[in-house]
Amino acid sequence: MAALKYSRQRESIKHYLMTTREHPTADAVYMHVKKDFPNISLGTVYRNLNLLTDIGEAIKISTPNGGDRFDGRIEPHNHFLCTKCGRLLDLDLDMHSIEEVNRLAAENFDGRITSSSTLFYGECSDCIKKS
Amino acid sequence: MAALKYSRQRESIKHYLMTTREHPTADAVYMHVKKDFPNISLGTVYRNLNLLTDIGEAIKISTPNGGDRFDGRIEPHNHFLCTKCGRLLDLDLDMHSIEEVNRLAAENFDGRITSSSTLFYGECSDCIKKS
DNA sequence: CTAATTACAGTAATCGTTATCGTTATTATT
DNA sequence: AATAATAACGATAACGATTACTGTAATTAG
Repeated sequence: MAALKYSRQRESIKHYLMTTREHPTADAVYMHVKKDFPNISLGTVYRNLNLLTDIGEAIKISTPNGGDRFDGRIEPHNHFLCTKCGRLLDLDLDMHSIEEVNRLAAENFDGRITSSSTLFYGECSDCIKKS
Repeated sequence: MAALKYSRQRESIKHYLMTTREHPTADAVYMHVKKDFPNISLGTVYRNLNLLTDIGEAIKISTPNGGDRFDGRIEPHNHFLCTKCGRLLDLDLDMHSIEEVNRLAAENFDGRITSSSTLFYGECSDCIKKS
């Protein structure tokens, strides 16, 4: 039940997620779509971000500090968190590597592994330059 | 400055983290140490968990749902989150594999990678049995 | 075109976590 | 061992992120 019904707000949120290279927080998404929908509610943003995540059209990324980040790139990939400036960046391993990691993990694990996500830590190039 | 001063509460928290195989939330740690320190405060638990994390004697793990988890195992290792029951389990890859993943990642990434943590998703053996 | 239902905006509530503050425990000094 | 200095405590308030509620508006079905 509960058929999905079109909404311009959700479309706008999805479009932003799919076109930005940032990994925005819910609040950052809110700020952005506010330009097109000046009186959109933050609750609407959260509801739709979770909805998109549930139906597999977005990904939610949790990091050790700050709120969750959202990503419109749904194919398996990894992320890098700069421990200096806090920026979250994409970090791509080729598909074969990801599958290989999952396979290695499955070897000694008693359960079914369907996916994985690696979070790398370190210093981004910008922060290295500054120091 | 701010020399670290011994406290029985912190010792108890650390001992629990080091002996349990669970990956407890702050609240779960609180419930446990309450047995020995009936009027310990939740704030004290948080303060010490963060302190232990800061000085490298514990690890904080963020997952897409619920609060952060804490782990007294500080050597690099990975985790598995069961998407059915929500349990967080250890998942060990041998050290060589972890280093290999970091090396592969560094190859095409413009920055310095110091560590990584992979979160695997799937169904744990208990949940597979039940279905 | 009307009815049914989902989504909305606005707001209150909740949850996890951090900060504040006066008191207690630990450590350093005499 | 007594005292002084200071870090840690317990209690509670404050906070930020997220979710739940409610009456209204938009979308879809008949």
